[in-house]
Amino acid sequence: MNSKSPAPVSIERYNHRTAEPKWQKAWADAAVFEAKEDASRPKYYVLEMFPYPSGRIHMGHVRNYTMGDVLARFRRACGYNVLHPMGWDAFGMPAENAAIERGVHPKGWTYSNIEAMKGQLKSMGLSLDWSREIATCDPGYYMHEQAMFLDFMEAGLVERRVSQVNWDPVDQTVLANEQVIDGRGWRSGAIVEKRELAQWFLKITAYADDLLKALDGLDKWPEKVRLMQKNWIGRSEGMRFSFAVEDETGKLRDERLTVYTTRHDTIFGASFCALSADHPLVKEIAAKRPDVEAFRREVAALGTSEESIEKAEKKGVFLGLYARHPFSKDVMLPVYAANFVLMGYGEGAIFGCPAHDQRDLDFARKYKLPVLPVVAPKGEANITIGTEAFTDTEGDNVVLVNSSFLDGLSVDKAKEEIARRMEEMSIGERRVNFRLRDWGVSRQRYWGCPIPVIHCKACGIVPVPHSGLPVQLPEDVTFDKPGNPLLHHPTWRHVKCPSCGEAAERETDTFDTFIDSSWYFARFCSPHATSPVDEKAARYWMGVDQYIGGVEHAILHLLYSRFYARAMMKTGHLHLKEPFESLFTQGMVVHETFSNAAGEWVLPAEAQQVDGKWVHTATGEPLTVGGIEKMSKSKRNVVDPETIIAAYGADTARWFMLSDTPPERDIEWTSLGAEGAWRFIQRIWRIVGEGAAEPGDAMSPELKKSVHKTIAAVTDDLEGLRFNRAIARIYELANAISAAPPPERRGAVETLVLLFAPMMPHLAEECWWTLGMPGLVVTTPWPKYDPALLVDDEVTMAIQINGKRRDEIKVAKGLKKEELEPLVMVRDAVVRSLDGKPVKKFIVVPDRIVNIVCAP
RNA sequence: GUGGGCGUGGCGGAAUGGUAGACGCAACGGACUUAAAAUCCGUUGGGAGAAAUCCCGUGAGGGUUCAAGUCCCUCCGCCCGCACCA
Repeated sequence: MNSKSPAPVSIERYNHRTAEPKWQKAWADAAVFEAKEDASRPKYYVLEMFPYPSGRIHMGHVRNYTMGDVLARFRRACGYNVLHPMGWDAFGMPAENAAIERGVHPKGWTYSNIEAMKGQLKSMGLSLDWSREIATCDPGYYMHEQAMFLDFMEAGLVERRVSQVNWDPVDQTVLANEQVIDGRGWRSGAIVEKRELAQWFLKITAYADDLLKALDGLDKWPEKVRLMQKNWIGRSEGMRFSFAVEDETGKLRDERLTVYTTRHDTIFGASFCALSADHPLVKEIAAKRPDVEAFRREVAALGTSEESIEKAEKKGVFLGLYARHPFSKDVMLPVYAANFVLMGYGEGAIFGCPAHDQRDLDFARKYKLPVLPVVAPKGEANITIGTEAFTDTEGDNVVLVNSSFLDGLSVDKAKEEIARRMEEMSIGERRVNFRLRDWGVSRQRYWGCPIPVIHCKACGIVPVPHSGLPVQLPEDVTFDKPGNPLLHHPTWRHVKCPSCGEAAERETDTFDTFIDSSWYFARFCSPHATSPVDEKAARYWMGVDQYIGGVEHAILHLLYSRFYARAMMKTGHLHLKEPFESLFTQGMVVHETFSNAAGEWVLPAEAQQVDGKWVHTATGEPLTVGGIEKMSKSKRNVVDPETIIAAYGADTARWFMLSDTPPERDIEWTSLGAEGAWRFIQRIWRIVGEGAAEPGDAMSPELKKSVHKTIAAVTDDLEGLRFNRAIARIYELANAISAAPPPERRGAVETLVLLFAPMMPHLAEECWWTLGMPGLVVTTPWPKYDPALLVDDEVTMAIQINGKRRDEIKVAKGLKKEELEPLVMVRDAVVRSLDGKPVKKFIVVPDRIVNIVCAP
């Protein structure tokens, strides 16, 4: 491969079928992608979110991994010691679904999927260090997860408590939110119930403040992701206070009702109290009141997802209780159970102020409760509330009204005053609250990491001793019965208590797969270490310099990983709390949808255009072209990367994925675009063929200039992940080369090859070899540019009259206003446009624009 | 419902508040060819005009500015997340 004799000049087409495997083998033989710690070189850790092994890669993977690969290859060329690993997020529900539906074992299914996908990834020519491959379902991986969980327990980061799950009463199974469709189980169709289960939680809320504050330091993360995390954590400064409650006979209850609010300033506008259906008081009343119990069941049918709860019509049931207003003796607030109050947030109880909260207003209108505005724009003593709540709070322009001693105060001052008084009365205190909830990690499923805990009748919860790790998943399980196979296994869960030695039972729940993906990036530093993370390796490689993945992970995966790094720090497993230095979220791959007359979705590969109309290739029936949507199995608007790579080659697929569309935006896959990329490859091949034939190196000054300008621009664009712009520059350089006479091209062609090499690595190697250049492109340094060649001595400046472009002028660079004015004012177009009107202002933006302001 | 984002020619898109439409695709015209494909050259936001040139134009409407795709306000449309999909 390193032959120095130039290949025979060829006008044949570039053949990816022979070239791509050839160069993939050359890279593998040279082991160029195997990363080794080397303190003498700067490191660069580039990571793409690892895939779930579904069996086949999809276009989203192609896009994600191409971006990471371009960066890895570019940084390597720039002299960095690059770590670019790959692994498998291998636990999860689809393997169990395959087991239930097709009778295959999750392990066999998963590993054969991994093999298939690995082959597909290899055909993409990715510069991955496969020696560091990880599968999270490997006991060699998850044993460390179990060990760290035990350490977390010891560090007080783990809690066991009751929480709610979706329960399918027919299948006798816990359902994931996505398995609940319109309140029914996806397989059984039964109405889903909420059920309470004892579960394990990781105390992410212990770090809520730090996770929030540290967002400021993540300046290489997209602002939108930081904002989303900030809102998700949801820090609020409010008050927790309590009402005295009496029943309909006027009898005072022993227990007060505690609520949480961030709008204590609106206390005089309160017209009701609302409790979560799961509030202890509601449960107590429901035991005696069938209508309340019925309401609880109705709310339970909404499932556990916040979305379904918030979308539901605001409803409630009166509990027959009244809360005494703390400042207005005669005011009694009816107490309801309501479906929009969440037990997991605050106290699970609120007071409703309809005039200034939309949900409260909807509720008040439905139950004909009073709506009294207590905040209004300054100077408007009384505003009318229709169907929209008045929610302005900012500054001194809104003030309290109808609020006794608060009248005239700003919202902030009113809050302060209420807080002071309530504290004085000892009925409440200021309280910072977070929307963020602790992380429930128990899953009632087989295909996950076993939770290393034993339940003993005498000793209670006993952690599995480290010597007992890994707690391995048994392989002899069946899926003929609904529910968790670990629970049905005849022997697995029966063990002796490590503490007292008596008969005890293993925990049969497994971990949420988000745990697996919350530390894999650290494991990649030392994938074969006997501890979870080898400190020396982690100190060299961490943090991830560039993390790339879908924006759909903006909150959960990324927040859990940030928490995990902190928890690992506390237990001595990691030395830094922010794992991802820089984050990039790429857009989705979308495609047209096709459907037939029966409304069935049709694969794009089965659709064909005849006389401008789309028809089914095999049957000829007419097809309807639907919207351009995210590629999905359900809409069948998928294009198989394997087919594309076989037909056009990996470089075509890679080039297409990077061209035109900015990486953070959704890209539409089109066959025309793929062909365009393929044609450009052939064009490069011809340019290189001609360049090889003319080994002269007499670049014209113009071509030399565009070569250096292109190096500068492409370098800058790749550093900023602006792949589409880098590609536009490469097109420009290719055009400039084509326009030059062949004997002047050689040097420019060599640079061109180096510049597109990160994007189309196979083509680059083949071209390099054809040009007779020594070595592999992959080990060739990135080209350098001469800054002196980037500046032009002449510039074209636009001339505007009153902001409208009227003329342009070519002048020496750096002219001052005084030098420009005489040149500009005598120009025909300027004289004509001014039409004798006096000049009011003469504005110059150096080297860019002149704007002459005159009377209109 | 709620949190976040996006919106520019026929299409994908480019544009530190400073010449809107770089670059690519498609289309059209031409060269080459017996012919087609491929390739190469040219044109291409809309409107008026013979031309010079002028008017309009970045989802809609307002505003700030000498100057707005870019900044501010209101609205419309589409997309993503919502804690057990990964």
